[in-house]
Amino acid sequence: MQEKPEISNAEFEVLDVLWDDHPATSNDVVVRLNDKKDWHEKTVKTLLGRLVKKGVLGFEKQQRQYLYYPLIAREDYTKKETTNFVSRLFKGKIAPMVAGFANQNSLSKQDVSELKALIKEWEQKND
Amino acid sequence: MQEKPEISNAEFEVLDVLWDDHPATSNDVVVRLNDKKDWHEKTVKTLLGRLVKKGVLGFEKQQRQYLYYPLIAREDYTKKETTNFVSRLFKGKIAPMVAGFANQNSLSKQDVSELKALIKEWEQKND
DNA sequence: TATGTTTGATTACATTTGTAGTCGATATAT
DNA sequence: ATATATCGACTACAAATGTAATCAAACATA
Repeated sequence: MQEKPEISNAEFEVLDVLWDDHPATSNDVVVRLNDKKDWHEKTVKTLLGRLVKKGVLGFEKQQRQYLYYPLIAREDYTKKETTNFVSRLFKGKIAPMVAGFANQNSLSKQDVSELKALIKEWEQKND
Repeated sequence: MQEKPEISNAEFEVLDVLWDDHPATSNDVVVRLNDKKDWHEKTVKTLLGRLVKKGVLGFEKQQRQYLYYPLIAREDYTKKETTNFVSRLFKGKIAPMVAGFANQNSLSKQDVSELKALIKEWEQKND
């Protein structure tokens, strides 16, 4: 039905805490967001509602409250967004993006070994 | 002055062609965008104006027309956006983002060799 | 039971964004 | 010189977004 569930920045934050742990009541979400964001409870409720309307969240009633949960997987979302991002900003080429990142942030030894592992895996698959 | 020049998607397209080649008149931009986008000339002009107001573009008058040019470098912008993106979607870890990308798109042999080159460079610098 | 509390639903409202249209001044063509 | 095309400035306007407040129903409390 919904083609592209456009998720706004604020909505994303809400979705993010639900990805971390769900189902959760709106209040759970409010509480967990308090760490990161300084949002009014009403604001969070609004965002939850919008995400439901967009088909991004589902819920079940538990007595009078709702238990919310994501309808889309974090991995699916991040993969799609990443493809999009790389295509828009880097003409679809991943290496320049990594280069820019590495040049702006410091790569940890672990980052590098993870990247090497990825490459090794790729090479085993394609040769 | 302007803290974070929030650049919208549509605005980005305009900025993008100016990064490719500048300075350029509004009409140059309109023409070059015709390939990609199906935007009315007036729309493009509006976007140019908004980018100027946001401090993202500058211009010089050439007789009656303006010659626009970017005030921020593509590299600076993409680096910042990338850091942001990776931090939001991947808790700041680059490897998972590359993994997701690789898993969604096909990495070319060249992508891989570029990544390897990056890593080699990193290793030479940090050991 | 009367009252305050909590929940989701609905409404609010300024700002940003997408997507142009109008206007006044200038440049160009006849 | 006059009509017209063009340019940037300003205006328009609906949808999305950020950020809540209000309202009605259900609960909990005194």
